[in-house]
Amino acid sequence: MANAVQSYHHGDLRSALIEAATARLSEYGVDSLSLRKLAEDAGVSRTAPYHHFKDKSALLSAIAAKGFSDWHTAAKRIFEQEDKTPQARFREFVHEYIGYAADNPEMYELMFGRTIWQNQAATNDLKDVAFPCFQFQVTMTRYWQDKGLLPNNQDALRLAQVTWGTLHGIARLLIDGIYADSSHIEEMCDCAADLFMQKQMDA
Amino acid sequence: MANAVQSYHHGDLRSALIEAATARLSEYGVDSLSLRKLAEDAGVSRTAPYHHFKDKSALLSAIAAKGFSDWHTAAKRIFEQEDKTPQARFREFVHEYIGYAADNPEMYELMFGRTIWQNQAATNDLKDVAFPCFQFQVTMTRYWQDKGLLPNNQDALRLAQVTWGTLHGIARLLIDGIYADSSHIEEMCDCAADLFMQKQMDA
DNA sequence: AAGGCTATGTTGACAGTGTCAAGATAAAAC
DNA sequence: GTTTTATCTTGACACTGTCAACATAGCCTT
Repeated sequence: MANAVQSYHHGDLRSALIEAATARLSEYGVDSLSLRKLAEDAGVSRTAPYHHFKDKSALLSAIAAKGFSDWHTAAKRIFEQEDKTPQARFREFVHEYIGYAADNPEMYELMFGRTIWQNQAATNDLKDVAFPCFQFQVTMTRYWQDKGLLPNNQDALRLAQVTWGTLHGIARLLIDGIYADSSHIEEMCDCAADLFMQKQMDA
Repeated sequence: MANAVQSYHHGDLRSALIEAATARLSEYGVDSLSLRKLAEDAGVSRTAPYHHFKDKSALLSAIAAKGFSDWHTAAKRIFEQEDKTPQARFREFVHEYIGYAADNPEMYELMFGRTIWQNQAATNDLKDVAFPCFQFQVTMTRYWQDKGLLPNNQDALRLAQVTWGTLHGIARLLIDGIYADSSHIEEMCDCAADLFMQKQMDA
């Protein structure tokens, strides 16, 4: 980036675009993300990006794909800590999920927002990374059901949809500025975790 | 609308804009909502709307305000059915909430999405209608706690945030196209309701 | 009733946006 | 060394929100 020599061919424009876009995304949000600005930042003309991405949506998908990959790794790390009880890991997962969203609001918005998913705009590349990530949520749910943490009388898929829905909903209400006061995030996480595990803890 | 005579002054442009925008919103989504098109539809020049709304965001806020007002009314109607048990009303509320979102996805997106709430873009008029609507969620939660439907060992505000978060999250995952298969909505609603009431039902 | 104020409407203009088409250049393949 | 292919360029189009300056018409006051 620093020693970029001005030549006709950029060399690795694709990576440069993704990198610049990711940086700009975190700082200014997805709305202020324009292909033209990105191209200019990369020292390239307006339409150059079109040789690497079908359209703007494809660029966004590529960024989101990286996000899913990272999150999947993080989730697995939490889930597979063998030195902690399943209960502790569950609680930690809830906190980490909301924490990730709160710390990377624009990335979260991109990954789980309509921009990408609506109108079948999602790339196949994106789906290949995102679906296993969604699937992992079901896997974890089934495990927690087996361990007696979550109710066993519910279909795992259904239950996963609801628990994930809860985390997603809280995350979005925080990110989108409806829960303006973000000072009670931890309490909300604990409340959610308690709610899911209530019967099991009392029994 | 039909007998609109072409005169210099429209007569009731404000209402006409809101009406046209609401219709266009439901059909084509918030993204394809442009002030210029709306103005054209109303038979008026591009900048005429600016005499009735500070900017585009203000128009959207006005539309959302109507949505909140309507939803608040609907919620109260469900909550105050005295011929049904609190439990039945709770379950019905869950279904109605998700149902409203699924039936009016673009309106829901507008009401509870970042477009309006981020960056303090929300009008005071909007807040005046929306906040009581949010508050009502807490009121209901407290009532259901009193009736022993929801756990009593949780702070009402916190619990309201989590239960609403769940509904919101499911709604958004459906609307945004992540839960692509919307054929199991009712089951998801029941699963969520069961989850919240699990201890109380067993006890 | 005459004049002025104000609400509301108009055109013109500017700075943006995504994206297509057609041509230029360099690197890679034959 | 020539041809193909990947990459990058400029030009253009149709949009967008919004500001400034001007025009019209209805209302309010005198």
